[in-house]
Amino acid sequence: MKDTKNRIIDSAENLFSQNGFSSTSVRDITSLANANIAALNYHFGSKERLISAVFSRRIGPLNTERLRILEQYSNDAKDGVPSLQQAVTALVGPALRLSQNDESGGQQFMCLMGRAFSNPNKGIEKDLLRLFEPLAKRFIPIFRHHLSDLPDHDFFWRIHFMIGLMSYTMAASHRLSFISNGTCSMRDPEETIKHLVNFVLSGLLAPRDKKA
Amino acid sequence: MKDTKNRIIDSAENLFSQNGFSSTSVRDITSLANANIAALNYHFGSKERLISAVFSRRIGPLNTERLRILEQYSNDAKDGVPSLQQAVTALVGPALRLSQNDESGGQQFMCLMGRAFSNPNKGIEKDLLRLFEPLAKRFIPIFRHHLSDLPDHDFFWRIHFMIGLMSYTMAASHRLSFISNGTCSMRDPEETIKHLVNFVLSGLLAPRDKKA
DNA sequence: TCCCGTGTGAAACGATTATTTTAAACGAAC
DNA sequence: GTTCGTTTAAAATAATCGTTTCACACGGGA
Repeated sequence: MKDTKNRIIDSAENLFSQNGFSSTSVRDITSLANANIAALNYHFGSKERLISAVFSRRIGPLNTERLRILEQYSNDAKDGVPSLQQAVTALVGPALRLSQNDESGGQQFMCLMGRAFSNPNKGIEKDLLRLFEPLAKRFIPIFRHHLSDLPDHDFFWRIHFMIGLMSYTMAASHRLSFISNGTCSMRDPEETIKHLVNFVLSGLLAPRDKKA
Repeated sequence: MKDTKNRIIDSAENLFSQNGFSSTSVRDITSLANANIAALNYHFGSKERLISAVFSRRIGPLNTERLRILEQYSNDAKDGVPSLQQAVTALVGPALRLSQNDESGGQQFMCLMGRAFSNPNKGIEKDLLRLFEPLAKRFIPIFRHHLSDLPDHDFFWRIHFMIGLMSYTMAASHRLSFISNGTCSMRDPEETIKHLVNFVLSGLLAPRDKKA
């Protein structure tokens, strides 16, 4: 059996993704983890720092995976610059593939992270932004390179939309099967990636001001 | 001074959008509204029904406005069918224009509604889906008509992305100005609509399977 | 004046919250 | 065997949660 600390993080990740942060009590977490309440505060100090621990356990590896894929594309390219499609894929792919890696609740975490992006939870937001800074430093210039004819203004709007679509897709996986009456689902991550990249790519490359 | 009932809804809308549902207590709400705790339970019965009241106060008028604009486009079109761009505009426009209608906290509600789409709050979700049903009945066929060469599978994915992008844009208005270092903001709703419609339209009309 | 329904105020209800305290179990080092 | 740091268990703490209760103010109709 895994040690108490990891069991608590697993349970927290699970419950947070289902009910949100403030709706899940530390008692819920510890009882699901078959642990004691004191163990939670012993290992993490407080509920808030447990939340941080849930995020930082996965975001680190996730972002290094993103950068790894991007570097691989860079090396394969003859000018050393990945294509726009490759950059988008390197960004959204690893996040969405978390859902199939569900031996350890990757699906839950994906939901949770997507939700955290549209839920400004004061405390969480700073953690997230700090963790994503190195990612932005590497990705943004590549996007800018491929969209060099776009004014700053339009460029940032489209980046914003790309991030938003990625996070919504992660958070609301269940709604797809609802609006499609079960026709579509996010069972296969590679298919999700294909559709998402295709949509985002067209949005990024949209002609400017397609007049009404 | 407005009556107590509306002051409570206003305060609830305000606090819910800032801190979420479970993090705001009925005491927070009533104290901001300069009302008594008993008044809240007297007028609404429970916290949960207050939440419903917050939503239903605005969603009804919002959706009729969407349908009104769509009908207007239909009448102007010579074949009676609005263009794809017009349909998207009728869908996202009224929602984003709520933010400028801030004599009564439309901005807050926009955030709240966007958030509710990625937060599966069990109770809320049923309310929302029921309120959006007539909207779907009218809009979906129009989208289908303009994307008739798309397989069902791809069609629903793209509709899903459109809804997601709309809700994220509503929920995360503050993040745009962050990632753009203040270059962009959602101060002007018409500009937001322009960029969003442009992005979504390209995504919907994307060529299929742009091979890697 | 009396009555009644509407609405508000203050206080209390029981349940649940995060956190702390105190004690005990455990394995390793000496 | 004893002492140590590490981890867990049970119970207590103080605060806060949503909801209810009861008394009272107010205004209109009889």
